[in-house]
Amino acid sequence: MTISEPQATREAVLDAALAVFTEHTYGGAAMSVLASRAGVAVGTIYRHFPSKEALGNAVYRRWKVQLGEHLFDDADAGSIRAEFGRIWRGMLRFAAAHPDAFAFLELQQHGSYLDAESVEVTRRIEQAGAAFVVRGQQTGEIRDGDPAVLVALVYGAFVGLAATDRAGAGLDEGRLQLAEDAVWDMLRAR
Amino acid sequence: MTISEPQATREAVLDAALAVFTEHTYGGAAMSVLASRAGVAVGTIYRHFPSKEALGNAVYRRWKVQLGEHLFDDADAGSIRAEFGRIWRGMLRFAAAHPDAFAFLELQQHGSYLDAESVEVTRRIEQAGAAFVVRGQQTGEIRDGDPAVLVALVYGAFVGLAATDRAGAGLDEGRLQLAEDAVWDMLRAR
Amino acid sequence: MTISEPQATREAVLDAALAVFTEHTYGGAAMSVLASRAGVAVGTIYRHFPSKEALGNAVYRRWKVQLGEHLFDDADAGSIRAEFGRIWRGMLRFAAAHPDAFAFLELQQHGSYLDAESVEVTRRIEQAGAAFVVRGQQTGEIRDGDPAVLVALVYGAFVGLAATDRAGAGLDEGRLQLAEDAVWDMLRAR
Amino acid sequence: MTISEPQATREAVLDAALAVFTEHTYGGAAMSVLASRAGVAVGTIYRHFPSKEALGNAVYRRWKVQLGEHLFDDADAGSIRAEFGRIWRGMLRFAAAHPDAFAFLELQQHGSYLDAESVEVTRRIEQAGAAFVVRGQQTGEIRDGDPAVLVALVYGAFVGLAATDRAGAGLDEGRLQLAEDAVWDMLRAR
DNA sequence: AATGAATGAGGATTCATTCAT
DNA sequence: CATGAATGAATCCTCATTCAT
Repeated sequence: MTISEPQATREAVLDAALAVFTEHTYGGAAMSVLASRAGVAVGTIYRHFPSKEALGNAVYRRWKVQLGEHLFDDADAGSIRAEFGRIWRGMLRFAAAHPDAFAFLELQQHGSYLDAESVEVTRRIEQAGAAFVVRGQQTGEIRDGDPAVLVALVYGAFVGLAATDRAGAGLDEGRLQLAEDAVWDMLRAR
Repeated sequence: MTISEPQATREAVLDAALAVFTEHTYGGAAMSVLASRAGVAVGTIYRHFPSKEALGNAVYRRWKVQLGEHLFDDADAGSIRAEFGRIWRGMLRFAAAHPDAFAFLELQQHGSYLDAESVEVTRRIEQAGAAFVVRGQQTGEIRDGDPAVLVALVYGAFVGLAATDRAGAGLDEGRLQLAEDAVWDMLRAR
Repeated sequence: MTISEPQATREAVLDAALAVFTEHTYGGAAMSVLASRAGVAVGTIYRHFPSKEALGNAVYRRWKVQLGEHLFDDADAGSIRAEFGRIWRGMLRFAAAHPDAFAFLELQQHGSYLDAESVEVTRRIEQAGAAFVVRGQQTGEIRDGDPAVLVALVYGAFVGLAATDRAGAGLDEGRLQLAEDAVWDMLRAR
Repeated sequence: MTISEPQATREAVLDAALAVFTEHTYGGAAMSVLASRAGVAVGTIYRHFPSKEALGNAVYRRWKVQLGEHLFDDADAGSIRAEFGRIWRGMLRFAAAHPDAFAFLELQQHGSYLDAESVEVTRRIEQAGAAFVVRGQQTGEIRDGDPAVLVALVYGAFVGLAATDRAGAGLDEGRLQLAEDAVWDMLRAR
């Protein structure tokens, strides 16, 4: 019943990796820097992850999955508009609670080191988004057309908004409301 | 009637740099790969650009400026909606004509190697976008609220759309019309 | 009872550096040559010294300090002439025991890579020499005049002598006695 | 009967080479820097000297020969002491008139790029010095012993003095007289 | 499990030299 | 004769990975 030390080390490495990758880019982050940030020796990292690439993928998946859970976890309650609000504010909450993680996910989106499983995680989220759009189209609340395009537009808009925020422009309540309204108008029928 | 050699070499290097940076990331691109792609020796690159960083900035600026010219060059003719259409299709034309360049600009947006002048070029384009939004707000055609937020949403949406396209999903006429209509609905008043 | 490894590696690198710097000049010595001479990989050198410059300074200081200890370590016993003999033969012993080190010190005397601390080490030795001269001037055994000039003449003469030796001319007992006598006559009053 | 342009270019290159070699070291001096200092193109240097090494040797010989002429040119007039004075002040005049050249000669003394002819020039000067010493020994004015050793001591002392001067300590009339007297006492019999 | 010294391939950059103009 | 763009081998340094302790 001892504290699971190895698990704790693994967590420490993942946390340090997120911070260092976000700060220096995956390619620009040295394992030694990462190790000292995690408070372990370089060799120790290799006990938990077979390579830098594997570590990068582990970080990516860990957070991409969490982002997905933030968006589509609970049952659909109420109207499509209400559901959109929940999704949108879920993204907002995630980006606010884990700005490093969100920035990392965007920056590494096209990281050449991402493996099939990581890509799959990404695809699942996009599909969940598309499923929501299709549902809305069936009720007539969301405009017709390729759901993938609409998902791309909405997610892109959100990323643009988050980038603005990261760049220093504070996002107050008014701006957040403006954004949500505008994006919903992009999505909704009519 | 020969082409001025040094200038031609410089162009070849800039072209190769765009291709290789887009393919491998700025950080992941080796100067030697870049050189052989350009058909010159490594040393030759350094006769034209003092460092990899300078080369990266030159590529960034060259295309960011061109993107800007695609968007806001000609006089504003007609309604705000028409102007929006021109800007949107300008982005579309640019992304279609120079997909590498567009991808590079997005990926390197936050490249830590970008210098003050490169950042300034970016800022100027964003300001031109904001100016357009303000004009539309004054005529009542564009919804009220912080222009920077609206610009971020629109540009983000476009980037998302372009990423989808790059990922393999073809963008036919219908999808393009859908995107333009949806984004305009995000922007317009009411 | 094993020898502490890292320390041993450090020593091996310092020794190899002295040999290679002396043979090829600081500027002309490639780190790769130095590494193989030390029997380690290039990267290993950089675990012990942050840069070639730092290594050069470490070698310089290591030996300059030793030279200083050879000259001025023990208490002054007997006359000024006896003390001069001790200093002179101290230099001789040092140059004979560590010909590489002595040659290196001379050649790199004005190395532009020497940092403040290295220059300080040099200055301390010159000051010890000047202090000896002043003492001799106070007892009337050494000629009057700027001690710095006299130190420069004596040390210069010694360097010239050592260079002759290195050039191949053997220095037998007779020649050494001649040199010591001559240099003392340069120094002494009257 | 035109002005011999090529000769003038050659001179300009030799002058620039002296300056740049002294400032940056033979090894540290780039041909391109040298070229722009001389006001010619890099390629032009190679019309006059087959390689950097040849240029280095040309500079070395040009000045070493001049130094020799400063020392031993005119007929021996008067006593050995007077002749010593002439030689010593000849060195002084040379070092004062061409400090760059003197520094260069010392620094490059052991330059591995010096070829046989350059070494021969050096040897001739040392021999002239030895011949003077022998003459003095025959008249009983200079102490007995290996002339090479005495020449090394005297020349070494002079180099030490010049180094002191270059290091910033001004050499006024008093100091110069002190040095000459002291060095003569090193040389003279008794 | 953890450590951290050692490795060496690989990267950015320099520079003597060549040669077409 | 002069030019200077081009070359590519060589340099310093970094960093993912291994392995003896």
